[in-house]
Amino acid sequence: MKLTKISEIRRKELRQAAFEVLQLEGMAGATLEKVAQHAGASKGIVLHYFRNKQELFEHAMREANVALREAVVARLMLAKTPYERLEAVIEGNFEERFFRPSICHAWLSLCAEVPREPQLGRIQRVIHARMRSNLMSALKHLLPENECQVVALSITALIDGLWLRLGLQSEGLTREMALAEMRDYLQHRVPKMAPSNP
Amino acid sequence: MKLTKISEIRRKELRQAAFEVLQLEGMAGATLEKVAQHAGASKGIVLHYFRNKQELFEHAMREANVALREAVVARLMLAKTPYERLEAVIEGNFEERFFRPSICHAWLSLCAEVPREPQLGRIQRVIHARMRSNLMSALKHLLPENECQVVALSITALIDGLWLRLGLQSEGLTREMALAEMRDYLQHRVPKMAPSNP
Amino acid sequence: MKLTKISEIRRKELRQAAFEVLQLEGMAGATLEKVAQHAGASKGIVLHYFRNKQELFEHAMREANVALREAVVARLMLAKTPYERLEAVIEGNFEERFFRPSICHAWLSLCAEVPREPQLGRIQRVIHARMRSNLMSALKHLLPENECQVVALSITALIDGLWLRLGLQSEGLTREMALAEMRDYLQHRVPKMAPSNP
Amino acid sequence: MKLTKISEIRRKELRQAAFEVLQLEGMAGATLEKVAQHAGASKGIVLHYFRNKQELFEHAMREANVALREAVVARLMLAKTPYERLEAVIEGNFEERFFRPSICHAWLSLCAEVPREPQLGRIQRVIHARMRSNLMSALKHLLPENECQVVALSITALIDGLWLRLGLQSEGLTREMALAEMRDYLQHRVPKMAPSNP
DNA sequence: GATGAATGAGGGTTCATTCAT
DNA sequence: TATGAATGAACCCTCATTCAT
Repeated sequence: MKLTKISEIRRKELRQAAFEVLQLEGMAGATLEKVAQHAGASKGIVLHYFRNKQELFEHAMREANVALREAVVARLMLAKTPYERLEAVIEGNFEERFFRPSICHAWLSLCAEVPREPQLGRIQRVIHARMRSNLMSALKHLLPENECQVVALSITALIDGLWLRLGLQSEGLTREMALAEMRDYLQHRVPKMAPSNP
Repeated sequence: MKLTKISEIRRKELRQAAFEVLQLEGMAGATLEKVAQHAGASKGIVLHYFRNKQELFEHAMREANVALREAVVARLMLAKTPYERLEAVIEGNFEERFFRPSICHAWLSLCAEVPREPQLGRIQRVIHARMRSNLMSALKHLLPENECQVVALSITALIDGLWLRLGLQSEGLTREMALAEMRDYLQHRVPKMAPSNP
Repeated sequence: MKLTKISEIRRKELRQAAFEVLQLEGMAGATLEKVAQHAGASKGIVLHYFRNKQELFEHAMREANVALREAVVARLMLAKTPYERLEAVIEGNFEERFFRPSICHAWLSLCAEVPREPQLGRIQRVIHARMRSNLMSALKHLLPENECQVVALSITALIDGLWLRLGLQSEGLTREMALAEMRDYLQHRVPKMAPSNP
Repeated sequence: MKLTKISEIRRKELRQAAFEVLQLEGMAGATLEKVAQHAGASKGIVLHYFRNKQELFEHAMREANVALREAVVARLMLAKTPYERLEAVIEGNFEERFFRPSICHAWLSLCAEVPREPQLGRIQRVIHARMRSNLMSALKHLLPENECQVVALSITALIDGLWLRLGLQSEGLTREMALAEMRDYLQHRVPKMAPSNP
């Protein structure tokens, strides 16, 4: 999917610049000036492509989400068993290039705006719904129906909680520790094979 | 611990007002003017009692933390067994008066500032350390030593993840659902009794 | 007078679009972008045909003036007596398609710029001079020479005053009321026939 | 009526500064910076006393109107006969300190904003209503009832038309010429004495 | 001829902070 | 102690204008 028009190229550049500035400065510190500078452009051009700051960061959030989604999808396509699909979702969410303090921090900044920016809220909800749907489609082969919901929510909450901790950089959390946490949970809560139906 | 001096009363009022405004408006929208208004005071007085905005919200965070801590401590004192202490920590963190969207949102706003405000980071780290220590002191009676760390981190991550979700208000999460999640985790991961030492 | 060259057609479109936007948005709100949009063209093209914004609105004013002049001229050509010529001038100025709130408002916006835009001032002066000349050439047959100036100025002031009121849309002024005003004035101030020369 | 609080003094200064800048620069050119400068203050203070630019100029318009009203009222109080009251209204509107090109220009700028600023429109309507009421209360003693409305509107239209012309500074209109116009109108349209009731 | 990318200046507005009273 | 006047910096955003294609 090539971006033919220059406008789409610029828009992508600016979305990415916005997300990068977000990592460094948080939402309050992420001024249009800094985003423009980061993209090597003038301040005016930013609002030439995005109606306002809010729209810019909305697209930045969407872009970051797409990257995350693609990482998960790529792994899902290689997964053969339901359990492997669970692992795919989890490992996609902890890929090295995403699971970094600065990126977690950027997400945190976006999430903090959700209650006052309905657009961001909508994106957030889409992200959660997708994660849940991915988990459910795997879990329903591994657990009795009435447990799937609870376990799915636990997994997403664990992931979010670990991301939050990385964003806060407390306790020197590393990617390996996070993955160990997830594995420990799966091991104790989700059987590797579907229950034999008598 | 009575607040004898009038100045201490004012400070407390302002700390609380700050936290309330944070719930309503997030960090960016929490101006000194609004905090003053919320406390029924003039704008000037806020910086009479706190050196600057940052210091005010630092104290607001500390104050909110104290309330949470006291809720946990009160429950801990009633707990008799290690497992009950685990439950005390968890239930304290999900007490009805704290586990509300607006309050989760306020915490989220504060957390989003942590990477750029060392003082907030310090408070955050204290909170995490206390939670972990509380959990560890209970877990070490219930689990082999090498599993305690992992489980403690899982519990805190779960709690944080559920708070985050409440702050984002996605999926209509309720207090009951959150507690059910926690119980499900404990049930599958932590035995109610200490392992018999052979 | 056909507009042969395509460029002249475009210029005319843009002049008219400019005047229409002026009616809707006033001078401050009349951006080049909106004018272009209104003409179904791109923003760049506007300054391709007009050196700058000022020149565009100068031409818009001229164009609107031409339309008004033609309305008056058409009526003047049908008038046979001096008094009928007076009426022609007046009725031309209150023709239904011109005497509308939005158009009066556009003129008002242009007039407000006159003190700072010499070009607009020049056009304004031409308009006034023509009106005065039209009135004088009729009045000199109906009134003693020394009264003509005063009456001509009264008539133009009345017309302008009524336009202004329509632009402000206060008092629900209608075309009929305005014409009644003018007729009342003429009736009491200007005899229908030339004074008999003894 | 002394302005006790410093805030009221500042507000008055700023209102007047705003009106003065309006005279020099028109509405578009009347930036808050210039108003502040003109009042010898900082830009920030302007919005400390007025919520926004619109509110500032609304108050400026009101202030200018009050001055005009007081001039008329002062003359009205000295008038003994209905005809003198007519003259009072007219002469008040052409007082030397008001009937100046720059002031007419300022009013013109305000009027041009009326269609897009309901607040200004409201003030404008009050001004018109007062003028009309003043005229009517005098005219009803001098003219048959059915003519009063028309004459009152003619007078206000004449006044406005003459002000407009002064604002545009076309034809070298002077105060004396304007007054001569008004006198000429009255002379031919309004009898100096009440009609004798048979 | 026509488009729209790009710039940069400037405006309104918000706010933390300082100060005089 | 308490108020609110005053400042100045910074931000978002708008727009006329220029240019490359």
